[in-house]
Amino acid sequence: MPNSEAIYIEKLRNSGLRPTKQRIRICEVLFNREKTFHFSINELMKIIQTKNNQKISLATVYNTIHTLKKKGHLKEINVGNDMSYFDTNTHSHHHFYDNQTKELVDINSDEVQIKKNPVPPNGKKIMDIEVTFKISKE
Amino acid sequence: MPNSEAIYIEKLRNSGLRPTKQRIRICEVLFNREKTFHFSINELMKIIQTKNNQKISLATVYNTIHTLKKKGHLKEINVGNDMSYFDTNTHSHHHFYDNQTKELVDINSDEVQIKKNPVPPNGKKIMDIEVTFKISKE
DNA sequence: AGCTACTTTATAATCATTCTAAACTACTTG
DNA sequence: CAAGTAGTTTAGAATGATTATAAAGTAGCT
Repeated sequence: MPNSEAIYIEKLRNSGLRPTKQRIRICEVLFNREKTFHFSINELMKIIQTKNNQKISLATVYNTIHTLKKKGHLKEINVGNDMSYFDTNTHSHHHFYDNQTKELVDINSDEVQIKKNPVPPNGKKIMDIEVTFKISKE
Repeated sequence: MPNSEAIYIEKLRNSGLRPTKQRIRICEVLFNREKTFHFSINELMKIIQTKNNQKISLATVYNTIHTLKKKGHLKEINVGNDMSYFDTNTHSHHHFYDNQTKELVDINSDEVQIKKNPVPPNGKKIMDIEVTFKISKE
């Protein structure tokens, strides 16, 4: 196994979270992967239920994902306004979003370059730039 | 009056929509303005109710806004995932979004320039580019 | 071993949005 | 103009994602 429980326990501890069974299990689903992972809570629930380990309640999944997001281990992506998507890739990067298939694809940050940034309103600072390329069948 | 009912009636007719009292009233709220207008359905409802004309039902407002969007008279903006925002500016342009105040501000399209576009996945075409600059207090 | 604060859980509650089916109305045709 | 029909509006119910609640469970400390 490339990533053992120990790593997630550390990760959780570093964020001031108790490494409970449930959190460790969720971390495994999220982070024990080759590629970065995009998901909705609903999709994540299904995966967790399939990996027939013990059931984790919906509320716990919501809590854990939001906590991980707050601690900077996940990024929330705003796309359709029906539900939230999350991304294990927390580095600055952008997305293709296919409105038909509702699929989200990462774009390497070096594939997009913004030449000119707007000046933010008075007293405000730009915290993040999110570019979404809406795509559809040719 | 800079924009009379007649204009909205034409606008609706051109989109194949019957110019009903309700639709005309909604068009007045949306388009009879100096600046472009950003709104959530909730905010729009409040404005309509305040302009004490006869009440328009929530379902009608949803229907009308979605129809206007489908016909290209409004743009939907994806920002927080809690609710939809719409914009009467349908030209290509971008936004500041203040996560604290939940305010949305237009950015003139000439204030942002994207130097390098990513190559879309096979068989797909880029239909739209949406850039959101998340801002907060300095 | 026992305490305390943090977690999990099932369930109920909330909130935006969509659906439904009945009443209504714009427009066409005779 | 009368009447039909297809498009609209409406109130209220239904849905679905998310959040709140409050009781039971657990981690980590002493």
